[in-house]
Amino acid sequence: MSKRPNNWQTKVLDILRRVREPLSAYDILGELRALHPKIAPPTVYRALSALTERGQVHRIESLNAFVACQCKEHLQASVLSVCDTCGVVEENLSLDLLNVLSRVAQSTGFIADRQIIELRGVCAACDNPGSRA
Amino acid sequence: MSKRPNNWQTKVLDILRRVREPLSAYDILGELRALHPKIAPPTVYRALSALTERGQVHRIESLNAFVACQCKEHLQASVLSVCDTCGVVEENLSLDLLNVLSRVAQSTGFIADRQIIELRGVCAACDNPGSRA
DNA sequence: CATCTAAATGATATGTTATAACATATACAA
DNA sequence: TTGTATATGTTATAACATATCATTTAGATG
Repeated sequence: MSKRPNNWQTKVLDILRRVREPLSAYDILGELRALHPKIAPPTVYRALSALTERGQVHRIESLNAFVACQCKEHLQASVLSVCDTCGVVEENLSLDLLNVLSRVAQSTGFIADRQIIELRGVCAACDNPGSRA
Repeated sequence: MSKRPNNWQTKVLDILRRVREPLSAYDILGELRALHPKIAPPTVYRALSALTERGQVHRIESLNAFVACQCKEHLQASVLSVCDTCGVVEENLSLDLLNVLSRVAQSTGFIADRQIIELRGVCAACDNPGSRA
């Protein structure tokens, strides 16, 4: 019964997949306007919210921006590491982390619907420019 | 040599401490305007950014809002649990969590300046209304 | 086929959050 | 006094997000 992505969702996801950098909704709007000059913000936000609900896109809260999910499965909350030097986002899954986090929640009786875990800093490539190429 | 909070910072912090609910910058602006009708957004944002740098106020990224730090010391990243029913925010420290998180980061060579850990859901009180009155 | 309905999309307007840019004031030191 | 650093004031605008209502589209069902 799960609905298939419609047209706009597909286009938005394609755009996000072309980059590893997070794009704002208005960045995406700009891209789409190259071919569809009359598209308006709600269209983009609708597509983004369907995609994020399905886990195919993640919203980076600390950036008000979006990235395509980099995992095969979209089952779990992930750690999104944002490099403030180059802008690249890396996604990591950690069961350990989720376990600890759910213990913290449980100990206070909090029922979590959603976990937001973001790291801001400098990625390995930017920290160590000479290392490989 | 650490600087003392100035006037605006003090007022903003006082406002945030009066509630456990997160306030947006414009909520705070509204409060301040009761006494200082001419105050403008940058003043509030400046105060907030000084307070957040010092760890006395936390920004809740998933809400674009701010809460006063509930801890005595402002040394570590914390888990901010936001109840989407009543709006109350609870702050928890977990060394375990930070350890796991820094292991995740290390394993990818990422150098984190800042950790954002937020839970959205339902707090114990809202989940269990009859429990105490 | 006709037409009903639900979902998606279009379109307009507006609400909300945040900062750029530049001017002025204040405090303290040389 | 003059310099210089920091805080604050002021205006304007940028950037992010959604409410609302109209229209279209695709399937379901008579």
